[in-house]
Amino acid sequence: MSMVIDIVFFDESYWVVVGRREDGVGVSRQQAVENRRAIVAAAEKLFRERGVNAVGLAELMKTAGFTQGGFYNHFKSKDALVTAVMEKAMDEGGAAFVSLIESARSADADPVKQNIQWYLSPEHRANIEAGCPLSGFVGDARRFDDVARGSYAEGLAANLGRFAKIIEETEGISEGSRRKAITLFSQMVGTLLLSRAVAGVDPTLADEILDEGRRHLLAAVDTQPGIEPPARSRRR
Amino acid sequence: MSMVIDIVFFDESYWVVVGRREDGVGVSRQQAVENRRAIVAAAEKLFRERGVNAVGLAELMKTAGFTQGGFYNHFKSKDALVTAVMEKAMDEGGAAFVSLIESARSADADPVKQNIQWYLSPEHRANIEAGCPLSGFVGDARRFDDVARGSYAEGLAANLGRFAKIIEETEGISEGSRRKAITLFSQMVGTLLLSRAVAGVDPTLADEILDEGRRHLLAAVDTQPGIEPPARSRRR
DNA sequence: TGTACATCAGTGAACGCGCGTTCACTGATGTAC
DNA sequence: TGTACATCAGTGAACGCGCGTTCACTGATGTAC
Repeated sequence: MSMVIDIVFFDESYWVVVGRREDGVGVSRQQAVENRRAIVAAAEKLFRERGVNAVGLAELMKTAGFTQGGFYNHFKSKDALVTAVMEKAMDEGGAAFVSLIESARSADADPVKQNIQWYLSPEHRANIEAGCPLSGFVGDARRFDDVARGSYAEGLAANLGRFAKIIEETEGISEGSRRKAITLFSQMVGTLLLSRAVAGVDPTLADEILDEGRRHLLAAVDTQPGIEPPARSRRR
Repeated sequence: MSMVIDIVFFDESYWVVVGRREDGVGVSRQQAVENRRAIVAAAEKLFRERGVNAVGLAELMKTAGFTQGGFYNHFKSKDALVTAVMEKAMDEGGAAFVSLIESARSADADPVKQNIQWYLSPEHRANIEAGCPLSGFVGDARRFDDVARGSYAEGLAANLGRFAKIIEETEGISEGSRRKAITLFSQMVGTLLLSRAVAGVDPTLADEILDEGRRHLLAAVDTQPGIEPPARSRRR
């Protein structure tokens, strides 16, 4: 037999290797798993950009490098794909958060402030395809079916837990860390969403919102009532 | 001729009178304007609940009390309807804000706090059809066409301006009111959206987010750095 | 290790359906005189 | 005020199209012996 290796690029930092038989049939079990991954990856990108309803399965499968009919070898319906996309997005979002925090720590920077800096950067605002799924899907989540909405809620709960733990460790506080995580994260999401909503049509307003939110949040990390000074930061 | 008066109820507090000829033709110019209003009202409700793409024109026209073909007597395309919906939503959202502020003032309450109380109430969270359009459409606005996105951005800019003015008047400050309006409103939107996104599947988490955001924001009105004590509130 | 056969991830055409949009038609409204 | 006619907001059927889903088919992979 002979194989064809396709590298499907979504953009320069986001790609998937798709291997298939030249005649298109009889791929290995392992390759089938990879191909499924490629479909989910393409779907996540398209769903975030344009919304689930605006993306057809024919276009999706073509983007992922396959023909339309193969979809139902991997998913029992489009809803099942939405669920798979949510699960993947939440897993990867969690992993990205952990890795950002770790790299901030090893650079001896304040992880909470680093997180805010990244979250409210123009880069994150522009990169809806691979940015935080909690803000990427927050407007659509309500309209997904129960299973996908469950994944979203679990992802949010997990993220708030992780964020609270980081705040606790960074600032040396034992109380109020969850409350602080909720209020900080809510404002991060609101700022990013409002800025994104007008970025295409009123960039000045979009930047003002993003900059003001970032400034305010970085200050709030230190000054928010009931919060002691950071335990590990340069302020000691 | 004889007229039939239909009262189309969207819910008990939201309805439109639709008058039409019994035989369905030859309505007056004035009635045509009313009928157009009914179509936009039905569209706004359906678009907010389910998203623009998930609502077909046949269903929409039926909901508004008409047959499918009449749509194009009022709008040149579905996109044009989306634009009309955005303009209406932004106008009414602005009017609702002004009236809430005025009634707070005449009750000698702090208008900024009253606004936060209403915005982050379970009632507003549940009432996406007639709630604040800036949070209702924030996730979808990015995907609308240029004109509708322009309406959204104008509505946001106007709202921030109004909010800043109220903050200025209420708290007797001359500087930083716009910055405060932006940061308060961003957190209001973020809190409402996150709470809404999980309300159907994890009500406990949804309530925690809403309650915590409200508590934090009400405190922030008084304590946020650089803000003097209220000029017109009971604290004087 | 070799043979026989079931499995299953592909292909690509086809299905019915609902979409946005167009059309011919209707007849009271609105206007001109 | 009355008559003649153009206007236009309705109706309801039809258009082509793309949707999600199904299907028959293919043949290497994977398994049983």
